[in-house]
Amino acid sequence: MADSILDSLKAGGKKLTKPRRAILDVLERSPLPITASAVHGRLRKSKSPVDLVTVYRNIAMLQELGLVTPVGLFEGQMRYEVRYGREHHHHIQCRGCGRIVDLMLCPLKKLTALVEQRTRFSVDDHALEFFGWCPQCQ
Amino acid sequence: MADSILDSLKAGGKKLTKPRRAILDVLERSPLPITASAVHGRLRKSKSPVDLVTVYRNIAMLQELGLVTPVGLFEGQMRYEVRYGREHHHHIQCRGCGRIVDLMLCPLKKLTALVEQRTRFSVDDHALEFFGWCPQCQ
DNA sequence: CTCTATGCAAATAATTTGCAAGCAC
DNA sequence: GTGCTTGCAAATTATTTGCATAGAG
Repeated sequence: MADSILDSLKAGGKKLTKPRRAILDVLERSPLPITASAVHGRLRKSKSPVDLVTVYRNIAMLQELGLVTPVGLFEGQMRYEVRYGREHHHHIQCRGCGRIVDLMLCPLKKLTALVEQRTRFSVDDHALEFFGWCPQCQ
Repeated sequence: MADSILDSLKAGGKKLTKPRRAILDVLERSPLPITASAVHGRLRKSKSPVDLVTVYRNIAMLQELGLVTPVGLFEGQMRYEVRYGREHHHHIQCRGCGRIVDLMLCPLKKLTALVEQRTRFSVDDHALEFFGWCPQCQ
């Protein structure tokens, strides 16, 4: 597991428990945003199952530390994605099969400045998702 | 109520009932994305209250007809916004007070073409929201 | 040892579904 | 009349909270 995480956890007074390690492991291995329930599902079959509540609590904590970002795709449940060691990016989801694909781009650097100027908000994050039909479902 | 809506409803074989009219009215009057529960709340006090279930069912139907768009702001509940007669736009929300402000801009025309080219998806929609701190909460 | 973290049970909250009765067309 | 709609009750699903116990530092 990346040192940066261990440092962030330590800085936040968090302990590195076995369930936590397992949850972080699943999140790190997931190349795409994953739901709490799916994290739980992956661990369910493992040698050290973790309670779903623990998954939720850990994800919340990781969000507070800025290590994980929520990704909303209008599915009725939230997805989460590791932030550390990954480039900022966005997603596109197929309306047919639900497949999610990473989009390694972000067109919003300049726009953010414009938004701040117009609204006087101080912008610290944004969410951008695309929707459509993948080649197979078209 | 706009003719375009009446036409869309008719085209979809939908009837114009009193509860439906009331729900559409609240949605039309709302300048910002509103939750199903809030729509219900507004009607609760009116002379013709409408069941929350009816609100959900109507919003679902209006989404299917493309008359209403969902807006996800990571609040644990969805918001919805009328699409007809309004210009396509996005939103920014304050992390402090939760205030939502319309952003009458969309930088994604060109980007959508690039995304389609890269992913071979056919893109039909996108969601973009900004988050930060409003002048009062900074 | 002390304080955070976990599991289990239970509570909330949002949204959906089933069904009989009501109303638009 | 016929078929879409509604209200009410109940079910689902997602997420949160309380509390006693377990485990990391």
